Amino acid sequence: MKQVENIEVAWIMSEVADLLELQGESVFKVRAYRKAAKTIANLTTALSVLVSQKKLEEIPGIGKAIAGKIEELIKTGRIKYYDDLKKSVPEGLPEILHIPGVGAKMARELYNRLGVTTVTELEEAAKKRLLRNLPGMGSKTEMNIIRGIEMLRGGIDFTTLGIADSIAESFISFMRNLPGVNLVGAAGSTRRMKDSIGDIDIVVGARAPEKVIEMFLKHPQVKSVIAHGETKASVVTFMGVQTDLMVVTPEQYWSALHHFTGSKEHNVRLREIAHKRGLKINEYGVFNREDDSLLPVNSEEDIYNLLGLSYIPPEIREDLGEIEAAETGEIPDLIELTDINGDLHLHSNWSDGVNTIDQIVNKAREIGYEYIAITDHSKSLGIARGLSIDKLVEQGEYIKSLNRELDDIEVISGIETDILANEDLDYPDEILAKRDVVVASIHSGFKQEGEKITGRIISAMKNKHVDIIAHPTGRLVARRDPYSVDLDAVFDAAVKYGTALEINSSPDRLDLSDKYVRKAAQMGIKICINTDAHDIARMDEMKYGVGTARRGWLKKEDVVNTMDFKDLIKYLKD
DNA sequence: GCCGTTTTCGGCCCGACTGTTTTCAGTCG
Repeated sequence: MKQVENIEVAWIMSEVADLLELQGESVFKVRAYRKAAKTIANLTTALSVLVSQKKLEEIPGIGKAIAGKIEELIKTGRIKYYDDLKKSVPEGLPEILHIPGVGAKMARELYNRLGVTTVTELEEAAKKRLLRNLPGMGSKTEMNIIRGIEMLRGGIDFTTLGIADSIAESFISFMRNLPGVNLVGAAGSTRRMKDSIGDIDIVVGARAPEKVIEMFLKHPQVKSVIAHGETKASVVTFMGVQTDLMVVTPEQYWSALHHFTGSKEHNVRLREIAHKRGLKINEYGVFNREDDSLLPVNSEEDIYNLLGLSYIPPEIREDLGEIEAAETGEIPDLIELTDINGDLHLHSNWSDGVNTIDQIVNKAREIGYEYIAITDHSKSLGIARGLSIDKLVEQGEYIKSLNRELDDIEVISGIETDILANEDLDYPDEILAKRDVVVASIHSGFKQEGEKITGRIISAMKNKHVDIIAHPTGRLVARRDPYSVDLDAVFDAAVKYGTALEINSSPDRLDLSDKYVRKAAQMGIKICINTDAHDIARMDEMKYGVGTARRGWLKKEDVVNTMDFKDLIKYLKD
């Protein structure tokens, strides 16, 4: 049986969906494949295990046909249906679907009428103003497509932190089990918790580098090898992410880890400081300039101390003031994942979440939370089965009864209310008043003018029941720009009305992003780090939100959900 | 293609927004 990663299967299923859509297949069939892709990506058990246990069809959304194809893939390494499908559609066409604003219908029309088969050809056609002659398209369509392509290009070399982290983790756990390998870790922007990652860096400390590299190249994620030498190797994974491995001796490990963690700008500054002190610093250690003798380094902290600096956590190594702060011992005590006492933005199966409130409670208990808030979608968001007022009241009663039974965890009744296109919230005040936490956010009218969309958010902040603005800019990492919101105005309003702003921890969002987090905190705005999980597995994504908070120099005191329950309730009431 | 039965085929969360039209199709979430 071939070793196939779940994520790879998910990717194929989503590709099948694209291809079917381009062929004009039933939207329901397309949706079935999309759903399967998503389900598979979120599975916590390897598909090969489920195949051998004959349990594939027990997974919701996977029936006879898709299960058969997965089984075929795992047993033979390929899917004939998928191969045939690929042959029947021009190769570059699925890529066109990734341009924001271009769907299957438009892609087919562009292909049939203009012979467009790639993103580049589409861009040329749009620039030649050929699109405006097609039915249903005009000059604005051309402009949007050109802009969409630019965005696609901008983000095409990057993957999200979530994907990078899971690929890195799969390499790391694999390498850690190799004989003679004790020290192994992710470096680079993954370790710095950047929201988008160019390539993955792995550092290993071991005596026999050639063995380590040989095994690395055999990892099931490896699709092709770019280069490999005696101590370094570069590969491309099936997800299309370049991954670089560096192997050094165990003694050199901390220096190498530090060096490859970067950022480049940060390292340049450190080398300057080292030079002034008569030292030299590189990936193999810290040396005396005079006689090249090696100074003792048994941790990253040692490196900084040798340079007369206090330790700088990886997340803020960007040469954005951290070196000056370390010189004077003013590096802030950054928030830790363990400081988080609860998650205030969670979806249950009352709206579009996967799990029951009871399952969410169990997961929260497992994590060690003191409290959680259930914040399902509000009534206007039909797609997400938003709650009617009656349903909301009913859920409130259920949460009350649940709290009477629970003695180790508090369930807070919340709501994620839509901020409608006309600035209204989705429920009258007397309904919002009954919820202990109100999260407000925008799910429609993304393309409105800046003034309008900013006005909507500020108008929501003015409502005394609104506690938190969720995903304040609406951006999707490397996929969708923020809506034209004036964040300065929003920050001013947050100060004025005492509204907290969210760091949405989903690696697809990380919204607010690091630099705005830092700015908001400097203004004294409270930040709330939530997962917005629609599935209990994704409640573990809190680490990415905390990483973003750390990149924004946040301390425990800056964050709402580090409070204990009593303080939190008091805060929410005020 | 999946699901749930009303057991063998019909339904599949649907409303808002945009850009094109002049009443709507396509896209998005």
